[in-house]
Amino acid sequence: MSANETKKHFITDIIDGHAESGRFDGKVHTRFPPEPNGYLHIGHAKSICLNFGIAEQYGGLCNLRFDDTNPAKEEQEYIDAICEDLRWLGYDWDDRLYFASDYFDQLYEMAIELIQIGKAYVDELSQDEIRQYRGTLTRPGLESPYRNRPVEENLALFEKMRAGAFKEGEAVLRAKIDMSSGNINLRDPVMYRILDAPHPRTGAKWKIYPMYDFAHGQSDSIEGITHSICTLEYEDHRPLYDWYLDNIEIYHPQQIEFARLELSHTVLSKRKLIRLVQEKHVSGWDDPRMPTIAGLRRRGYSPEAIRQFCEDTGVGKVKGVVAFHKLEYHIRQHLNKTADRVMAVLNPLKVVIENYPDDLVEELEAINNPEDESAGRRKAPFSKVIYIERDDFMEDPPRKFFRLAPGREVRLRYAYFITCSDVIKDEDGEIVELRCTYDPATRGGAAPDGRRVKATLHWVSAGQALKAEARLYDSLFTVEDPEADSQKDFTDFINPDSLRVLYPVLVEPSLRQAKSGDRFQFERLAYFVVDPDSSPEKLVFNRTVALRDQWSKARKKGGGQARKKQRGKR
RNA sequence: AGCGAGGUAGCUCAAUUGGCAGAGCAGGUGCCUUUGGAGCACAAGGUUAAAGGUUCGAGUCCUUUCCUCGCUGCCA
Repeated sequence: MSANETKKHFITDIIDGHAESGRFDGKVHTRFPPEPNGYLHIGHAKSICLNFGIAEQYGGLCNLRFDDTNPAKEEQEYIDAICEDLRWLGYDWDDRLYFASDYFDQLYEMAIELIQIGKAYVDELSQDEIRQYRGTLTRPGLESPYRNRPVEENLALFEKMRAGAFKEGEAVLRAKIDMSSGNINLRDPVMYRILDAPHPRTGAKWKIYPMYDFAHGQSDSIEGITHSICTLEYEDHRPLYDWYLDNIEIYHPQQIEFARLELSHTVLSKRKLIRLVQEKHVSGWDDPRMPTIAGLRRRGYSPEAIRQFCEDTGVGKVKGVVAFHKLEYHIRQHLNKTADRVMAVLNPLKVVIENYPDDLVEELEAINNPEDESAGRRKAPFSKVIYIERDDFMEDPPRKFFRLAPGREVRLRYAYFITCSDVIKDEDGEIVELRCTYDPATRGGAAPDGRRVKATLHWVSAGQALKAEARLYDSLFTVEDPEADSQKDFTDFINPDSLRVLYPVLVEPSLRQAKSGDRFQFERLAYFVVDPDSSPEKLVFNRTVALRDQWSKARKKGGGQARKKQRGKR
């Protein structure tokens, strides 16, 4: 990981301001507060990096707190998965694992306090009526007829709510603020509602549950959080956050809002992710095409790459969409430095080297990682019959195709120069085999006479290669923004070719011991990771990301040379 | 004009708080070669949303206009 350089942005400016004014005695204490109603995704990663990162940067602490105030949506499975993903990303909260539900008793007392000072009341308007009384964006709301009940009556009714004497929807506790506020969050917001659902942690103890707004600020306060960092949608909630803390008169952290991460070619809302899972567009939350942390992990992404990516995208208040290729850039960057190279042929074409001894198997030395000498070397077996990539041969090559063709000499990586002498086809004219000759003097891949070839091909030896399955993943969506078209559902843009399974592909025998999670570069092709489905009997590799491919880029641009366009004069 | 937030290169962000608008990514051109990868070099990219004002000097301060986003859950 890169050095701990101190990143400056508008949030650190605010924190530095507090340090100067002495508001928090120079302390920095943040928190990451997920609701356990889904899996963490790349957007959360940004918030995680920010909260844990800032704490680390200022020598402070960051808590993990589950915002579990709505038992109707929350599950233990999600709590466990979130903890696992957080650890995998490399963050540690020591013993500072908290739940908003830890504070239900205290929150209840605070609510009673607000009732006692005449700032909260039990409302028995129906949900519909409350909506009507709320007014609209441009029209002020109306006060509830229950708004001015005496304190004693409110106390008694709230106790009845707690005791389960009301059914869901029959009563709520509301803060008495201002029904004509331009900020709708201040139009007597609901503090407590009745929910008849077992809570993953408190079980059946409670019939009433605090709303987010009534729980979050006070939870921050109880934990001694200094800077409560959240996303932009909560800007309008800050006055309410402040109101509760000021009226309950407890320690007051600072809420700060930043623009959450948006990524192209995917969706990040939990509502949509959960649909992808439930409607079986993907195999699960950890499907390698999902933007979840679990999905990215299974896709082969590394924590380092994800953290670098989050760092790179910066922190601001401007909403924007980060291109998916930026994520790919960072994983390539990391894997280039760390992944062992290996030879694998996805689409095999048989090659017989006619002048090579029939039964000889040579062990040729190959470099594991040219970027990292300490990765060492390995042996790759070579013999008379090998396989190369079908794409690496063309019978009638166009101008810029430098790979193998009839009569042409190329290098087999770490092995020999070979020259194609014959092309064998079946009755349909399909190429089934190549005949080549090799130059024994070029062993290891270098020509003593200094002659050069324009291409180096990867290969595997037929007798020793292992059969494996390769899962080639592509973008889950065909468009940059699957949510842009209001006429269509985002699932209409699912890429039908987002997964292609290849079997068998041929990989070099050094991969026999590869374990789930091991990452490799299949030379000249892509980075791959061993999938959890993999077994010694049948290796399974997921393609993380392809290498940048200038040949296919050039090919797409079309013909090429006659295209010296005149460039530039505005 | 309900309230709030925001507009700097194609994208994501900087600009020492009023002092010559810069990076990364993407795109372009070229070099290199035991990965057509990686790497290296170079060039290009801007009326800082617009207009006016203050100032020796404005991306930054003031005024106005335009545009974008969030908010009318007993979700978070």
